[in-house]
Amino acid sequence: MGEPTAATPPEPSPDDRRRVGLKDVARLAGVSVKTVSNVVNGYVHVTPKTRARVERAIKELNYRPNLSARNLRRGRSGIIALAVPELDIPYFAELARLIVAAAEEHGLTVLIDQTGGSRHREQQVAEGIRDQLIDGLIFSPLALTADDLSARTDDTPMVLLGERIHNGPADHVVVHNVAAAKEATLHLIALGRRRVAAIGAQDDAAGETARLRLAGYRAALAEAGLPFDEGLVAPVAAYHRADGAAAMARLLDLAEPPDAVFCFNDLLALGALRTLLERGHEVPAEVALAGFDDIEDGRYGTPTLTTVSPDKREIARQAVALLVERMSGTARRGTREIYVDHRLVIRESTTGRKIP
Amino acid sequence: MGEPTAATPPEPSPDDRRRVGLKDVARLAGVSVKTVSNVVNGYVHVTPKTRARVERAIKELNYRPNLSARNLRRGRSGIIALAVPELDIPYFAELARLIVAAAEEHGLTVLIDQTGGSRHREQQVAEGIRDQLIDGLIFSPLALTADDLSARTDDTPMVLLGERIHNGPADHVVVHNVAAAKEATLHLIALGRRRVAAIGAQDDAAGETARLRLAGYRAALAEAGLPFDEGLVAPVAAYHRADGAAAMARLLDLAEPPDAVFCFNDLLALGALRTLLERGHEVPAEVALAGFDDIEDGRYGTPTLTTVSPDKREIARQAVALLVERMSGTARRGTREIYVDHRLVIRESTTGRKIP
DNA sequence: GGACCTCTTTACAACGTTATATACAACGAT
DNA sequence: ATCGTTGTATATAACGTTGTAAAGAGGTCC
Repeated sequence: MGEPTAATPPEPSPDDRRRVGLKDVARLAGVSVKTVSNVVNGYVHVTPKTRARVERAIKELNYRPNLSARNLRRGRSGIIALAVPELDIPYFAELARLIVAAAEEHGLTVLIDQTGGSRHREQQVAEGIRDQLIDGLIFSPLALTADDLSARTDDTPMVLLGERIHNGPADHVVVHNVAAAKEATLHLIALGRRRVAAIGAQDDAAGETARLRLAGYRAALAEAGLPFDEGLVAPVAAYHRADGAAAMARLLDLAEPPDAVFCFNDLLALGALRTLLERGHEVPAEVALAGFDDIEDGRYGTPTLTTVSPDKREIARQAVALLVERMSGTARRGTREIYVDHRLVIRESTTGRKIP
Repeated sequence: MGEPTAATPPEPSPDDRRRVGLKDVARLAGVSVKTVSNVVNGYVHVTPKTRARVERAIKELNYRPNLSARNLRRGRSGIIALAVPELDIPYFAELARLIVAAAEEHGLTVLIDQTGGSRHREQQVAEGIRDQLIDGLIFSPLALTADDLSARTDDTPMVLLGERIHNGPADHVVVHNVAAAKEATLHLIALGRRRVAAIGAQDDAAGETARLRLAGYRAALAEAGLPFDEGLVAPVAAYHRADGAAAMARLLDLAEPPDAVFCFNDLLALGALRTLLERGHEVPAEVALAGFDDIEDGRYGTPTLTTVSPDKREIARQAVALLVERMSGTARRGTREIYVDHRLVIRESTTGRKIP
């Protein structure tokens, strides 16, 4: 027969060229795959000369290790998931930033799950929807109860954020909600206020945070010898600005409106603030206002917002540290509860403008 | 010898039992691995009886597919990366939420990279630090120039956000910056203001957004027949509240301070607003204020903030859609530029309180 | 009753990496 | 010389999954 014609079948079309792998690098450098692997992983016992040759080949072929293969072989992925209700709730956004940063220090990458606070989605997360891809999970549940979480069959290491599940089935990182809420309320009382309201109560089984902060609020009243008035406690459906605004409106419509309000988070407080200013009430002259979370927005509003500031950086660090410990299997048997510091940051919404 | 003592070596310690795989399920169900795989993947031609048996085995062993292995075999991971400067800048937080949601509709999971706006980190991202794990990248660069991005050797599909890189090497989704900035400025002029300042100019090579918005601002002045006064243009180092506050202070110290300010984003505007109120200036009576981005905070401050509202949901949708198209290889050759709608949202910071 | 379908199931070979165990070389110390 | 000892490189076998090709099982048609 004649020579093969122009139609050369085995020619790898320039388009579907496979991604380069260790094998290709090895061939070009004239060494074994394992040697290339060793170079890539910084294994010590490689001659400078071989190393140089391999590195040249790597650069020439623009080789990148295939992480899926590596993960498969190593049995872990270096990825942890962070599950939060919504990424654009400032508190969670700040937390997410810090957690991503903290994870990076451990060489971990963060994959985000947004539950929207929906029970179904949270159950999926707890049940390990992404199991076998992630090495661990940092989870801030909204709708799930302790029982839900105990029923979890997935054994991926998990750390819980928020104070929802005490004596739960997993490690968790929390702030001293009761103490912090009490401090904030006492601060309002110390200003001389006598009708101190609370915005943020929640009835449903999931509202553990609300319960704790309410307990702190009541403890403060008790300590100050003030009566507890059910009518001054405003329940909300969610912890957004709109809920705070609506709750504040209801409180202002009372026969005897409050002269101070402790909001269970800053978004509620900012909503309440908006209602107060809209209706022409002076803050703090007529009504003093305190929140919880110390989100960025509260630091720049007018007036600036007095708030309980949890040490978010520490929450992030501890959460990642606990998780890493679990993942490496060096953790103690039982579940651990880590309490993180907080401090009351006093700003204009309670003490008024500082004279410059 | 006697019988083996209590020390039974080959007993798989209850702790290090391997994760269950298809093989284990197959053995328990008495079928081949491939059949189990077929069931897991919803392959049609499986007898109800076998399917039931397999499903029972899956449940009994609590089997979860190993995503690393699946990804390796399938050649893709179903993960895309989103690289943004910081997750807690409200604009990016909102965008991230929408992108995560949009990605989910395509069955994709999002992995977050925080560049902090650092050139080095951005280069790593562009160079595919996570290549071979992610199928695609949505990237909002701050420090990188068009040249940087063109030099990219990684061929992971990429979509750029923000208006930084025109005629760049990748698809991108942008808003009509010039037109939008012009609209906002014209709105201020229409209020009767004559000394309209701008906050947010940037000198460095990377400040493309700033350049475009400045162009819009100048176009509006020109159209209205107002002189362009260099002194009314305040440069900033970054787009945070603090920068806006400082810039506003400088503007107020001018011999002839402005009676309106267009800020190149909402954070700058909120910072500026804070300075104005702090110094006792009425907004909008003395100084009218407009921003850009329509972040949540601006909707609840006092006064509420007039701003250019880009259709963020659409930005997210388009970005993911473009990326998916690229990833599936069905995209056209050249790079595409998608313009997304915006509208000017007029609020109290320019028109004052609406009488209820 | 055989040929020819279709439906169901299977064995086996990848995917790209790292761990294990081993071979080979070089070098001192006996 | 011989024996270790150490340092370097390799061949091979996994990791758990899915695609391919082909085998079995049952039926229908002439």
